[in-house]
Amino acid sequence: MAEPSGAARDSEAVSRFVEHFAAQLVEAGLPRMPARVFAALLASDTGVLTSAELGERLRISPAAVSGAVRYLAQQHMVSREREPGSRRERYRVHGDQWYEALTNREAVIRRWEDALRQGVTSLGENTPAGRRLAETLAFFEFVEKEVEAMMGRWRVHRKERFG
Amino acid sequence: MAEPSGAARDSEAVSRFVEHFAAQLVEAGLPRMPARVFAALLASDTGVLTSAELGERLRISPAAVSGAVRYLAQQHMVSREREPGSRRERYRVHGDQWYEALTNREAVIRRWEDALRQGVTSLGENTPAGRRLAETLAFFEFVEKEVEAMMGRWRVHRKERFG
DNA sequence: CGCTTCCTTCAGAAGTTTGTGAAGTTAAGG
DNA sequence: CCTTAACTTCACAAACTTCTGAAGGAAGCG
Repeated sequence: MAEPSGAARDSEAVSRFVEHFAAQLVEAGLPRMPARVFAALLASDTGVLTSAELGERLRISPAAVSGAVRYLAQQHMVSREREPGSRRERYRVHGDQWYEALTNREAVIRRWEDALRQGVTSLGENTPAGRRLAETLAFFEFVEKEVEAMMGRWRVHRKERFG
Repeated sequence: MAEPSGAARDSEAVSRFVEHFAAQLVEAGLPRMPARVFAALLASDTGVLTSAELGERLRISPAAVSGAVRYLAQQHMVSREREPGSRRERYRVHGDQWYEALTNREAVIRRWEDALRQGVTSLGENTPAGRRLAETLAFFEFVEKEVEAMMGRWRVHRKERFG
């Protein structure tokens, strides 16, 4: 290596960031391994890592990588690509795609709305509780619309600032 | 009772809603007991229940109520009040206060931002990874501002529609 | 077509979280 | 000031998650 100590220092700095940021994500509700894998991808140069690289950097088994990646893919926080002509799979964090996923808790909100709607119906929309549920429902419907608009503004803002 | 079967049907309907809605909240990351307690409060007539009432409706021990309520109070999703001249504590879901708390993940976002800022610094703002982190950071800063504005619009909207 | 590489799935061990009963604390009421 | 009601805290038991090692596929390469 040309700069062994420099490289070592860097990879240690990366590791510190990875673990620290992952810890924050965990505190916000993300499972531990997905959080670590995600942070590792975020902190990688290209935003792409293979399963083996992830396992090595995080010191976890292939099985753990596999589970974490499946979780993240389901949440649309990473995408999986097959390197053509290789058995290696590559996992990518799409720079701008992942925080869209963050705000696209759409499926979750939909289910909340459904549950609330049923509640309003079954408790009666003129009962005090029914009215409370209806207001909550209205709030989510409002947020759903607003978030969509907000993401539009972000895309503009982003283009201006980052190209 | 004047309408035994009617009352029974109602409380069963309430219970069904409570458990169903709580399940959705759990799926979104809320711990089980806090979710159930919260749903029970939402579905109550006045939005206020005592510890004993919660324990009875949800069939859980006082200890479980205590733990759940502490959690919810920390998240500002309910507030606790002392009934004057009584040993009873009353827990209230504030109609409009709680979803403000939902969007006030402020503390969480702050910590994410801090971690990202450190990451940008320690990885170098001109490295590819540093730039990726910087963009993510910018996104959160953007969202933080936008959400504040959105909540302002909601309050207006809410007043128009619900008084 | 078989070998090799890489990933996934599965069963089980380890570790966490969660909820309870019991003891403890606070404060009203006599 | 003692009693009693209401909630909290603590230690432990039960339940659920999570991670690993081992076995099982798929897919390139010779």
